[in-house]
Amino acid sequence: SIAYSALLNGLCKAKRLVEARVLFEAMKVGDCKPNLVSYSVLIDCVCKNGEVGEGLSLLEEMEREGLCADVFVYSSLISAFCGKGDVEKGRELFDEMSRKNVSPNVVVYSCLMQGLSKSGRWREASDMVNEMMARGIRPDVVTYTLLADGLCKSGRVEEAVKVLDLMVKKGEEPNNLTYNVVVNGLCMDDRMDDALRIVERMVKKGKKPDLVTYNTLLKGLCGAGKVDEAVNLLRTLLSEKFHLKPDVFTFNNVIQGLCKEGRIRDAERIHSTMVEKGLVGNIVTYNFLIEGCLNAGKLVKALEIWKYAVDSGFSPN
RNA sequence: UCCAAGAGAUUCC
Repeated sequence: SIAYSALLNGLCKAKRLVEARVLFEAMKVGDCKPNLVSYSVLIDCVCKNGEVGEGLSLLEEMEREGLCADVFVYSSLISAFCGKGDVEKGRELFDEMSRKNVSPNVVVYSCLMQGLSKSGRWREASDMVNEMMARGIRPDVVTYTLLADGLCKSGRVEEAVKVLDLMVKKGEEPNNLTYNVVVNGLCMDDRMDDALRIVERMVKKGKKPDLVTYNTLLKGLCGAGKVDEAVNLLRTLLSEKFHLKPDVFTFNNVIQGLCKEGRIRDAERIHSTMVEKGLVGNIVTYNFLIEGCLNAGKLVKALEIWKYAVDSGFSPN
């Protein structure tokens, strides 16, 4: 059953859900019955595939089979419900799990916090941190990153910046994701200078800005009307000796910035560079370009791009 | 007894 579960996990992580289900059914009729981990893997998989209802059915099924769901199973389900904005169902599962004497851990709290933050309920999310500490569960770097992100996205960037100090005081070092969250918050708040100061701070702490950091800064620069600076930064990222490879987000951010200013020719040039680099763009790329053309009154060009996108295999959304 | 499988966070319309 352990080997089967490992294989099941591989299939699930590779998004080969059909084969995963076949394997799971084979386990049921064979000698190696699905165990707790098998159910955990499959539940997580169907949930990530958007089928949370089936996740719940599998939970019932495993209980009928005499298996007790553990904190892994519950965190997959809670994460799925919270992820789609249904915090109430997440809490219900949290209570159900408590009734069954399964103790929550830091991951379960993270899932709930994310759900609360997504619904703009940052105050409840930050209460969660206190609640978990009161229960002897130590917040980790993910907890603080979620807290900072929730605060940023509720327009409380200043408090998010303070989380960086708070967590250090509590013995947790911010990592790249934590810094990126705060940099993004500051960029969205049009505070590029402060965002750059956070980047400096992360470098001082020995963390290397990664592609997400740069993508975030590019978006921030464009949003602050510094599109040319964004283009220059993109050039740096594209240089041979630079250690990171720009991705579709990188290009899209700059393309969006140029399109917003009506600089369609420049946006197209950037798009060409992207294609030369072997990146095909995605539906968002083409939406930016088409929207830019339309706003600039370039209907023919917009249709050309539409056709190009469709011919490249994209379905207009 | 030991060893092996599973869950949470950041950037684009």
